Amino acid sequence: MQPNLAISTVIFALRPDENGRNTLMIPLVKRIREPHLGKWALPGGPLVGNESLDEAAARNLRETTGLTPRYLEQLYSFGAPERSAGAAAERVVSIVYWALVGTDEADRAVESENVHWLAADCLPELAFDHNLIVEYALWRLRAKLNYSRVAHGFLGEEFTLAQLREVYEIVLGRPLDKGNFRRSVEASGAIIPTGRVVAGASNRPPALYTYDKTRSLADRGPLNKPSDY
Amino acid sequence: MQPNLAISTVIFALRPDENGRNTLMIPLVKRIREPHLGKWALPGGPLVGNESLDEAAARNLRETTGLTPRYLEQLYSFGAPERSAGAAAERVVSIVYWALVGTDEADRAVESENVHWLAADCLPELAFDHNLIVEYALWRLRAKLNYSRVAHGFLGEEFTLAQLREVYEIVLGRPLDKGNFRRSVEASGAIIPTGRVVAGASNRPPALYTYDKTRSLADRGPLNKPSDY
DNA sequence: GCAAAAGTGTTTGATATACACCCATGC
DNA sequence: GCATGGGTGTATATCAAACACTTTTGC
Repeated sequence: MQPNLAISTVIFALRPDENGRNTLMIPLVKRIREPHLGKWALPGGPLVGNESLDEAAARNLRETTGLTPRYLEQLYSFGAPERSAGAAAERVVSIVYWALVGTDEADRAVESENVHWLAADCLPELAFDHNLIVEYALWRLRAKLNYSRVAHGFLGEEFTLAQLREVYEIVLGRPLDKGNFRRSVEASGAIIPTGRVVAGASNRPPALYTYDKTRSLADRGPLNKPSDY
Repeated sequence: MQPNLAISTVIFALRPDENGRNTLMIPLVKRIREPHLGKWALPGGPLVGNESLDEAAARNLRETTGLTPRYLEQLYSFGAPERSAGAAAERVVSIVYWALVGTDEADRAVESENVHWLAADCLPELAFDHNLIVEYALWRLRAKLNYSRVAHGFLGEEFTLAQLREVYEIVLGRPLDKGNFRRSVEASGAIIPTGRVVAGASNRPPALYTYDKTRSLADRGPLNKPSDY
């Protein structure tokens, strides 16, 4: 008796909350059947067809939320026998991904009675073991901010250093020194000045940057080579 | 049509090679049926029964090699549709673990015509995508040496600093400064002096250490809580 | 000029590295 | 004593953090 295989994704985006403050948020789907009917859950679905796991995650993400991620990475596989329990439900093993989408993209997302964005750091009780999964995804995201360029996944093509710093501050939950931040990002070679600036504000116009699109956002060692999962 | 689910494990141990030099080695199993008949493959098997993924990995490891790991961690899940190909074989999704066993334990391992230890850094062509998997496991092991205590997984209860340093040198493949190594390990609080020393050699007797068994070998964030996978 | 945010400079402490030196043991 | 590896000390470079300062814009 083989367990069922499903793919789910923890999707992160920065969006304004009810007070207008940018917050780290996650789109969740309301359960419309037992078990855990009515609770919020991670978007996901069964693994079918002839696609790779990455492709399956991307497709599922698109179909359930309408979003296209700027970054997508496998998180972990969860398969404790109790996790899908409740009654004598069949066992489900979930291969979970995490993704980043830009704020612009997140605004285009479907939001309905059954799909909703919730703040990542104060979630209600979710279905199954999804609270643990989100916690772990958050932990990984925060760790990865410090040794990779994943932060760019939250931003558009062009951005100012203040915007990039805001991403770090929101995700890490603490203020960062302006000067030191600039230096460390510049030293890492993660950003390229475009030469353009943002005019209009009543202060010195900030310079715009891009990131090097020929380099991937995170070093995943031997898994970097695409199509090898 | 659901894909089949399997669990495999990349097992590392330090063992003397044919020249007597301690080397990072992996036990592999010879394929006794198609596809990839005759090639070496990672030990593994289907996921059955009512156990968690971790338990399944540990059990499978025991049954195929007779080994009990000192460290065991999920590595990644591989599910590219081509990976199990060859003919019109059914698709297999593998949840892969990696494990460390002590040298003493490795010596007790079953070694037969069909189970063999091979040096991790010069493997022949393995079955399926197992070369990629081993490469990735190696990458993870090397990365993790630097920010966790997993190295203790290779050693017994008591060890000298020279033995611990040897583990690092073999895995990383480069010599480390004696003095600096001692300082950094001591500063991290990873080791506890037992008060005992190793007498008998024609030099100053080295002190013996243990590691703190109440702390896990690697910080895995929210996944640290056991039984939550 | 003033407010505001961009951008630069400087000082300090911690950590990594290289390398020289002393210590305890068996022979 | 001498060889051998264990163990300690010290100088230097590199990096992170804290914080003061200058620059450019709109009003």
